[in-house]
Amino acid sequence: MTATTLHEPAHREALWELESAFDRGDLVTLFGTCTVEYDGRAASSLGPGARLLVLKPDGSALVHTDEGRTPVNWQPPGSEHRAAVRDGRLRVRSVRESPDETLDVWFTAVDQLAAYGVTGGRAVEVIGSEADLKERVLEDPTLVEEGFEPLATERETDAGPIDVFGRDDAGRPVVVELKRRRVGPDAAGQLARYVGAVDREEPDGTAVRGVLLAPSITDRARDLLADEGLEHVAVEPPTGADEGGSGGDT
Amino acid sequence: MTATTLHEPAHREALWELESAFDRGDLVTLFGTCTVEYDGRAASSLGPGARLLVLKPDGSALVHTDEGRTPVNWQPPGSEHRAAVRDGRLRVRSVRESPDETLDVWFTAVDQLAAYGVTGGRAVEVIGSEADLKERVLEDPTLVEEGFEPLATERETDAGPIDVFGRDDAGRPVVVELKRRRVGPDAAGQLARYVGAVDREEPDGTAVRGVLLAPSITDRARDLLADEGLEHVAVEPPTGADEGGSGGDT
DNA sequence: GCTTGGATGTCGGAA
DNA sequence: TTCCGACGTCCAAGC
Repeated sequence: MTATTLHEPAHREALWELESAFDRGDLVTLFGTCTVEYDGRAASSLGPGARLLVLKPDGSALVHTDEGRTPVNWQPPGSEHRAAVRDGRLRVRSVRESPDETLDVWFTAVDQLAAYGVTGGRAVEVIGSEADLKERVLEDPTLVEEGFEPLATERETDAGPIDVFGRDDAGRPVVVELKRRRVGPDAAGQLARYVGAVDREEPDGTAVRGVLLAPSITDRARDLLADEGLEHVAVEPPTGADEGGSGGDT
Repeated sequence: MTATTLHEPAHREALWELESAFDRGDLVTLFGTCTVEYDGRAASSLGPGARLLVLKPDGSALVHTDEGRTPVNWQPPGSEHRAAVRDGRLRVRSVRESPDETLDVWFTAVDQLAAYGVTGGRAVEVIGSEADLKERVLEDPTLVEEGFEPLATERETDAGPIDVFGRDDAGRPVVVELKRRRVGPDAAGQLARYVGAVDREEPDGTAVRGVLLAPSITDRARDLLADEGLEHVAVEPPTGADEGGSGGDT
């Protein structure tokens, strides 16, 4: 695997290496002292400091400080990286269009530049998403309640697709909204919109029930559900220890 | 500035350097072939491939592939990094509690390890946030409508804080929800909840108006507003070119 | 391209 | 700590 490294390169050296790394489609990291300017959906300015700049061949750019999971500045995939020397500083610019956004990283000093030849590995597989919760409900509808019969998933309504639609043992339509973790007012509102939409679609006076299936619920959300005549049903939160199930083709 | 680099280190070498880098509070990057296992709020598994691992002294861990702004796996700040050699592989483990989460990165080969001595630089300042929009409205209430009089910001209700609360020229209470960009159904629902809360608080039959102040609105959201008897008022979206304004104390 | 809703969202503020 | 909403959210899927 290719890994080119420059220690404390002069700006010109860094520039040449950057340009060839961009050509090769390498993943590049730059560590050094820099300021950062962003202008686009918002605008921001970042004073001088030591930071790690990551430039990906897909156009992503990340500026990381020594703190935080989130980059302090960035550019999304699809951007284009360029480098130049201006005013005695190394400027790395990442630009994208629609929306027009520009990220400029101005290095006064580069401590290290590394270029890595990368080829994509396998994709990540995540367990415990909302999709997994849906599987569980379809396999065991009593998670919603005894006698619940699922009829459709992603059933379309005016308000958007319903996670699981079915009927209870009395034949009443039930809208089930799934959430993989503790829910707040937004989820209650979402369920209310779906129930309202189905209500309008079935104007024969049939009462439509709404069930929010989630591990737990905040007080405010509970009040909202009560106001709307909707229900919360607790479900075991997804644990990583969950079996993915046999026959799990993608 | 300190920048230690190891090229294709043996696992033991990498291990020693990692441990001293953790002690020094360095920012560490590792590039090499690895698999990744995560278990916590969800669980995930990532097959072998070339990736960049970033370990921050605040406990953050990021696993980046050659694509995407978002790390393929990560651990938030507050986690603890440890390294070990097991089964002929280098294991970098990052653990946090509440919630219990573990990230394991198993390197079969390390191409490069770098440790950087970092001290935080100046903070970033972002222009064009929702707070800026609120400033604009307070400076020029006619953005909402002619005769609108702001009375309070962040006014508390059962449903949460209202961005701007005021009265129209007829003395009717107005709930204003601000959004810095195009809004969807969620924002309409949010406004509806606030208006409902104020309605209940003022049970003297006064009609409470609700205004969603945003650059634009989706069709579905518009329908929702109409159903609820609420209004959308268009406002110029914030541009990065906006003047921060004089007297801008924090 | 726009819209919609999920996410191991993350982050910050307030109670 | 939990709750709540903003975010340059990012991201994929559907249209």
